[in-house]
Amino acid sequence: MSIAIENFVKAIYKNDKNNSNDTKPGNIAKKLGISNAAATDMAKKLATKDLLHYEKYQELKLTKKGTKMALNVVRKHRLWESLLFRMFDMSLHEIHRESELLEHQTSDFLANKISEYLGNPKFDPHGDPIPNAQGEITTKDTSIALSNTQEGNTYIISRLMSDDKEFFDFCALNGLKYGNTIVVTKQFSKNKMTQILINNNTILLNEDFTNIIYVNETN
Amino acid sequence: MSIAIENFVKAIYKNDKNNSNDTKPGNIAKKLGISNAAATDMAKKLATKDLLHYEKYQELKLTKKGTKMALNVVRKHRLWESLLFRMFDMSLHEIHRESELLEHQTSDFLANKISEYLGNPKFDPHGDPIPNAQGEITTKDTSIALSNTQEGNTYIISRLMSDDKEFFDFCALNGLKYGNTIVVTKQFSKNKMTQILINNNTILLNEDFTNIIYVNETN
DNA sequence: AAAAATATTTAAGTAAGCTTAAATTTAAAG
DNA sequence: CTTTAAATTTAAGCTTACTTAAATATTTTT
Ligand SMILES: [Mn+2]
Ligand SMILES: [Mn+2]
Ligand SMILES: [Mn+2]
Ligand SMILES: [Mn+2]
Repeated sequence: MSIAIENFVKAIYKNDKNNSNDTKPGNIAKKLGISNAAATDMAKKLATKDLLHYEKYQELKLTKKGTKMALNVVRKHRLWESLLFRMFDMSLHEIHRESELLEHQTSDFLANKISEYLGNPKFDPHGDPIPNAQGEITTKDTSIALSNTQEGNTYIISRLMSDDKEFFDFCALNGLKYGNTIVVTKQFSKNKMTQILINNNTILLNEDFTNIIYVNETN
Repeated sequence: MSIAIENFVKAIYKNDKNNSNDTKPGNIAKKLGISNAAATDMAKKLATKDLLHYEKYQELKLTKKGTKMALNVVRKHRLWESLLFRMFDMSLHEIHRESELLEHQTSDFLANKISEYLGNPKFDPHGDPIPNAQGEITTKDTSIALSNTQEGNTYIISRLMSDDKEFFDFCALNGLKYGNTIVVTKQFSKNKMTQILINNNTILLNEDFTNIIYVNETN
């Protein structure tokens, strides 16, 4: 399958997972940087290939086959991120940028070699789960968004769900890193902001950030 | 530039290097598995982009810009081959196959990271030189084809110039490997065959093979 | 040097993956 | 409930990278 198709099914898959906005052509178009018309065309074409279900004006739904393809691409993306992160001195933003391209030129054979070399990791450097060779995600995600945490509790950062360089730069600057510990010192629920303590620094995050930073409670 | 264009200029570059057949659209078409008409079309298009000189019925000649692009792709190809060969248990044929794709999705930034990690190697696992970041090949090639060697002399294998799985399988089976030592026991010049001694085995090679196995004299 | 074979070029056409503009449908506001 | 706004779809058209078939040029053979 082509790069355009792989990116398309992946975008649908990820949009579904985040249940942010509904999975209609317009939203997928926005993510991929193409026109709404192009997204509609593509959706219709992929329906004939049994990769998704398409009904006029309705949400796009991946078929089993489409989901499998998306997970296969996601697996390769996250394996590359893991490899590049371990081997070279590259930032979260950089490994994502390179992996976005490499994911489409990677045989299953090579993906398995990478996985094996890394000890078949279950998570990538962002904390995102890596599907196995069968396209299954076997880990159970117990983490919650920082926006849903309890004042006074202590948490461990489990995922930074973003592709954005500015966000990663901010995280790097403030010690917001996979595995690090934070204390939620205050929830300003009305203004949707969260105050946290990390590395002895107090910082205030708005919901743009607290919705994409995921954490786990400490036992 | 597109994958098609990168593969095209690379094919011209490599055809020139091997000075086997002349660099006309038909021969390039054969290497790329496309029609002659497609190759002519592409050649004309690349001429408008100042990547090569095109004159009807004449040989294709890369411009400086075209050569630079080809060398940039070759660099990425050979760096990937070097990395995959070192890290994973992959054969010469396998690393070539994967690198043929990865070479087109690799930023200069990542290529430099790979190079640095490997200690800026000057040769890939086939013995082919790796252009530097400026697109220059600084090493001088003193090796000669096995077909041009002297009876009775001892040589060290320096290059296996092929992409072919069967050839590599044959090499692996018979110890024909970069850096290994051989003795040329007999040259059958009339029949264009060469008898060599390697690992205490005597084997007879025809010109298909003696033209792509390169060696250096032992001091 | 002419005929035959081969290679190259031109011409016409296709599929993928886009675009913009107009038409249609759905969702939101008043 | 009606009007307005927003999203989706359709229509028409473009570029890239190919194809096959026919025309033309070059090379080889006789
Ligand atoms: Mn990523
Ligand atoms: Mn991608
Ligand atoms: Mn190679
Ligand atoms: Mn290639």
